[in-house]
Amino acid sequence: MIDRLQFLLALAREKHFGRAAEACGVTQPTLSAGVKQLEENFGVLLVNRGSRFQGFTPEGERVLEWARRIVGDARAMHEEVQALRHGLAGRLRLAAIPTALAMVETLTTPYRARHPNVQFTTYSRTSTEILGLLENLEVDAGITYLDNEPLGRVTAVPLYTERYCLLVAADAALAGRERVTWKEVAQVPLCLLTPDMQNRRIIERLLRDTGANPHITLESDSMILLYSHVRTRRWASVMPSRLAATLGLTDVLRAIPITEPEASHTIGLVAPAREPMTPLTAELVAEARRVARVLAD
Amino acid sequence: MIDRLQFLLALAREKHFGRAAEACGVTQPTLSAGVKQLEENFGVLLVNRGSRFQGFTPEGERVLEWARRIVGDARAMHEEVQALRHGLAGRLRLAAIPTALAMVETLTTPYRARHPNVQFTTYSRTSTEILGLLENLEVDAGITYLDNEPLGRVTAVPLYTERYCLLVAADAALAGRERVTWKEVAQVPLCLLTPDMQNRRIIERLLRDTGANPHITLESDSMILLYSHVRTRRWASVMPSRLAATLGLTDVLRAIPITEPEASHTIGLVAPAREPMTPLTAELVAEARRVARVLAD
DNA sequence: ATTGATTGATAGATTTTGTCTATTAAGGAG
DNA sequence: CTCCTTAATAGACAAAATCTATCAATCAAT
Repeated sequence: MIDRLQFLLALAREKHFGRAAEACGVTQPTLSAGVKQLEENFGVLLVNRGSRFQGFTPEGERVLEWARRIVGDARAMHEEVQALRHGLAGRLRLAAIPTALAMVETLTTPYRARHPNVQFTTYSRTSTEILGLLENLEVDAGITYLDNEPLGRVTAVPLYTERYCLLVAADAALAGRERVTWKEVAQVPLCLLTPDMQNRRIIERLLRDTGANPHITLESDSMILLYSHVRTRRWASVMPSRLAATLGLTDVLRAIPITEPEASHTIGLVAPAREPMTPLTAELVAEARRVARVLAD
Repeated sequence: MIDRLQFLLALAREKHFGRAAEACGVTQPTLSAGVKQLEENFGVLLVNRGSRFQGFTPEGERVLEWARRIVGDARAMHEEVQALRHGLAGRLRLAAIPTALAMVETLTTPYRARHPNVQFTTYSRTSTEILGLLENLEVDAGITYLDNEPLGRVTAVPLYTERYCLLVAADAALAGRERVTWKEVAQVPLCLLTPDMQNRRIIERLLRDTGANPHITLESDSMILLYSHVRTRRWASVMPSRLAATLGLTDVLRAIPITEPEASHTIGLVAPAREPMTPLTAELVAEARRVARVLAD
């Protein structure tokens, strides 16, 4: 039964019988049969199909919701029993927005100190992707914006507030300033994330709101690429202050706070709102609350 | 997987491999193998066994807790999909304390008017048994005391307040009185429920608190037996006023409120605290809230 | 101690279920 | 119209679940 429900979850995220089957490690006929068997159990069609996957029926959507819960609980049960046996152990899967990647360490380092047998996998994803991954139990927790898009059924722990600064070489035009305005920043050619990233959209919105037409000379979905460019001192960027400091960019470049308006966004940990949480996730949430106290401005 | 968890639930309530197997409709070796398979999955012994069942290990207790949840969710899922298909249909299993049996009708009658395809099974049980049945998902809801024993993880809806009166024939000694005291009642030979019932314990406590030694001439766990005796007018009893009225006893006998102290206890509907509830149970809770408004003193 | 009854584990046979490969049917795109 | 993608179907095979029968351990009563 539970494996059938997992088939259904895979189908929901892959929207394709073949790929869903592959994701489950079975062949396509097996997955088809599994779904069909669920449908026979319920006496209701769950999936609309022509010659291809066409989404779920209303009943299918409901079953899907239950499947998420039941499969999640089954995993949590397993994890909890293992924790009773060997202490906290296993793999914690995280997803973080690129601008938060550098601060994941502030969670994982103390976590690992407490629980040396826990391993981590961290994905760099957009904020909307993170919510999708959480929804489908593909990650245990995410680090993303808490105050923008609707979060859905999650537990959220605010971690820190993102404020923005302009990063320029010491010999650049604005380098001497104590603070700059978004209008001034809009005149500088910048390295930024790609437009599918919320951070980029936030910054671009702030720039455009001044009436200017910003020059995004270079964009990437990879922070390391932006970092390596900016570090040469030949490129400028706008980054969250904390991120620039963590990366050591403030040693090499001038980091000038941007005002008018003074924009800020809250970044935090989000985990599926399930009661009880898996032991690994519960411990991560606890760690996040501790870290939040340390980071508090 | 889910059927294995059901094996475990059966074992928890039967405390006996053979009977648990029978309850699940499988043979004893099958159930044994199922439990063993769970144990191999988790890599941990779940059940302590010598040559007989000796309870669960700590890990077993945890798995049991999850099993209740997961099995409950699986049933709720099924019920919900069926409700989408055929409207609300199925069987609602209730358990009520004997003194509340006569008022179950005030819930089931309007429920059935709204949802003609729902069937009912009602068990007469003690208040502690009811909590056990709820815990193990053997009933969907119970009707019992809300203000005495700890209820556990349940949703409770108060329905009415139980107040006590003395039922005697019109020619009996106290029959002319507007009210009587517990001390006076303690002198009258009574028909009451058996001592495993909370109602009996409540009444006996009130009688003994006066310093008297009450005469319980006849006791039974069956309300219908008490009813048939009391109706002859040759026996007296103490009952909740509302119950006596519902049974029509107040037409035949004098029902005299008992004071000093004026004792009262709240009776209500209890359902497992799960989110979301099964559609049938959710509707019952809604009905209970409506009925409570009507019954409100 | 010995016996009988109870309880759960084990062995082996049988049936059921699940999964795979290969193929077919149905749409959609060019 | 033809090609390509996608999911369903058929048939073979393997894995599993479950059953019957039996055994071993324990406990109680003699």
